Amino acid sequence: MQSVAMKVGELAKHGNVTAETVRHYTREGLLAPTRHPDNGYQLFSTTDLERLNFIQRARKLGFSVAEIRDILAHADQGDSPCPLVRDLLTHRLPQIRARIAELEALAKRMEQALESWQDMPDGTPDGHSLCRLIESFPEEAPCSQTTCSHKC
Amino acid sequence: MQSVAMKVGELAKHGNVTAETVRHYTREGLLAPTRHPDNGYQLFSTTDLERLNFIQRARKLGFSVAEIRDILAHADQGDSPCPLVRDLLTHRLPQIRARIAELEALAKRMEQALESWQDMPDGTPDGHSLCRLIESFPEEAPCSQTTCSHKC
DNA sequence: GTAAAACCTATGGGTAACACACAGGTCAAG
DNA sequence: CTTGACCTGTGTGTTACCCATAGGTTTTAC
Repeated sequence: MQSVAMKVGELAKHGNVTAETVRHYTREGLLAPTRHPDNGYQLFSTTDLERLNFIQRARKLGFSVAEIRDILAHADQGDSPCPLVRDLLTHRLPQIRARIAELEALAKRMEQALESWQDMPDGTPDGHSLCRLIESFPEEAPCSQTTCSHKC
Repeated sequence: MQSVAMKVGELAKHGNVTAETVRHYTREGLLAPTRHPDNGYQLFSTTDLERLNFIQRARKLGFSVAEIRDILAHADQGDSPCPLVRDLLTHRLPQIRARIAELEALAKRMEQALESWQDMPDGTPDGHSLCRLIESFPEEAPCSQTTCSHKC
């Protein structure tokens, strides 16, 4: 007979995450452990382990914890979460692509800057210039969206 | 004679950012406005506007607000921040490249998932499956670093 | 048999770069 | 003199956890 009830650390080990992560998912409502009547420890079943593995897969697909909570809630109610899943992924993908494009533009700016700085002196800041390296960098780019937004 | 002292909103307009952003930079020590003796309003000079433009350029190059604060502090002490600037950028660039690679791997996983789901039915969750779409996705990938880290 | 190591609990704070809401003071215009 | 637009400070929310604290529990070693 296998262990049928795991404590936080045990579930964490089996799921290859930290105990903190397990607690986090529990706080966020993705896992719902029972309690040991004597000491109040959280008890997880093998179903919870499957759930944890599911969460890991979903995270790897780019779903947020909140989205996974919704997906699991659907499934728990007997509804198929699959349409939701398809929908979320379809909407997320172009955002990821946009983020990649942003970062690539950033990397290009950084490379171009480093390159053009090769033959520039370091210079001491005077009243008008703080660091000519940075000040030599073009400003423009009217769309403030495409700069360094941290949105994904 | 040009306006020589601007309020938060005015500086924000000239710098093409929100007033909140100006306040944020001020809180973080990147800007040091004087105060109107009568009403306590923050007063910014044209030097602050140059500083704000400098910040915008640096942000576009991928520097964090904290890094820019350090750069500005160096410059304010008369030291050339340029070596620091070169150093920061040189270290940041490979991180950005790594982040791009991560996101591209994610995008590929998403595309592959959507593609392979084309001909899968939606199915209702039973005792063992929550959403076969996600569960059909391979787990492995022993390196937990390369999954969906949000580090940049 | 007991003491230390290892684990559990709950709570609260930190991360990055702002956005937003609130309560109240200030100022220009009608 | 009352709007409306702006200012002030403070505090909260975002994301997915990580870490610290203080104290209870369980396991292990001597």
